[in-house]
Amino acid sequence: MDPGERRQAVVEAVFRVVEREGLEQASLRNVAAEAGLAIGSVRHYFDTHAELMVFAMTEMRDRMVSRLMVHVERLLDPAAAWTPGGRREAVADLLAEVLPLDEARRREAVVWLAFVTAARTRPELRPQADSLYDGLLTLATRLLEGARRDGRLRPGADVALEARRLCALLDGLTLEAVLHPARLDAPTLLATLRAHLATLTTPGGSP
Amino acid sequence: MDPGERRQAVVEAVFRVVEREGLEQASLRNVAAEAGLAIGSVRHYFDTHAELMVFAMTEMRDRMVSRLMVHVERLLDPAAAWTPGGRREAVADLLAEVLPLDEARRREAVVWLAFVTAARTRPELRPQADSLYDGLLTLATRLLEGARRDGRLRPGADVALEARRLCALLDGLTLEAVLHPARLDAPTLLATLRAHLATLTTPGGSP
DNA sequence: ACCTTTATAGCACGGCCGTGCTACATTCTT
DNA sequence: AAGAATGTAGCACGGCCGTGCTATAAAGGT
Repeated sequence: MDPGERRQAVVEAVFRVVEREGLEQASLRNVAAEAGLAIGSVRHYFDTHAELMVFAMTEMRDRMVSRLMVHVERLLDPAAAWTPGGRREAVADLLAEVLPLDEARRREAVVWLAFVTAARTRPELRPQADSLYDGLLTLATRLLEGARRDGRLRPGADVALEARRLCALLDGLTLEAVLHPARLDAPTLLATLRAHLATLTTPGGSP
Repeated sequence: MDPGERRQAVVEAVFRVVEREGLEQASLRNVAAEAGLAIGSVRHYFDTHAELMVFAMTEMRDRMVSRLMVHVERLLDPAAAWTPGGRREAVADLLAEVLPLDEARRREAVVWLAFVTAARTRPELRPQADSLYDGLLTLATRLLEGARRDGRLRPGADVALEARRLCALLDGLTLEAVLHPARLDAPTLLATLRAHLATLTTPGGSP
């Protein structure tokens, strides 16, 4: 098996353990068992436990980023002829991609929350945690700047402040959906995001 | 020393360890050392480690609730003659109490985040976690209903949806302030909350 | 005075942890 | 075919963990 694939398989095992039992249970032993490998085999690909955790968190971040990039590139495509309403929809779809709207994204959000909270007391994870927050903040800022350029942004809005407010809403919704899935289902999440975006933009229809 | 005080002192030690090194380091040994006690002494007051954690989380919740209750009772005081603008301010102050605006509240928020995320995989902590979320949600709902009664709420607003949106913003701001204190200082937190409240209410001045 | 209850302290066991190290098998290179 | 490199597996050590249990001291009630 390709070394890269093995590492991916181990990381998948990490994600499953974290989702099922929490990050503190993601020991080398538990991860190896979950991956169907011996503990020594895992250590052949990752020298230390910390290295495995950093790699897993980086992988989680990369997957989130690349998922968002698909939407971003669609928005930046110069060949696409966007109507104002279409752009509005595309931005909403992009931001909805951050929310745990299906089981796959919910699992990713669980892992995200576990790692970023762990990063508070684990220096080796801090760079990834900061990168995740900074990435979301600059994405929100860019989107709002674009909206302002196109006249879709509500006049008088402070872009920097609104970007932070949007990030807080997304992070808060994700946190609550992860911790209280029975109280925040997918339609509710989406409706909340759309209501927020409606207050940010000029009153404009969908067309 | 009074048994109640001893338990409080141990809980304080738990909070300090959690803040400094994370919940996973809050072992009986570490907590006892932090409290200046022998491990057996701690166990005299708390039979098991799980019992100590549940008690500490309950204590954290009770403190948050009682801090908010001061503001709530002030709002409900029938003897107080409220101007619309005064109510607006009082509600903003109440909600600001949730945010980690000073060192004391930041420490409490760190502990909050540690416990509610841990509750996802620890059944014995779930009741407290759910109670915290439900409490905040019903508080937000009541406040918005009150605002609607007084005509301070923006017409056409969906109270249930706006309550959820407000909770998400508060939780998101708290999460981000805990994880990225350098990027979200107290004035920024306050400005974000006030901007959100401004979009929720009718355009009304401070008087 | 005595005795029961409460408080404080610590030992010892089994269990899980990360990791240094070695052993064996497989694959690749030459 | 021989040897090097790589993958897989597991043992063993020291460390921290929760907890059952015992020992000693202090307090309180009678």
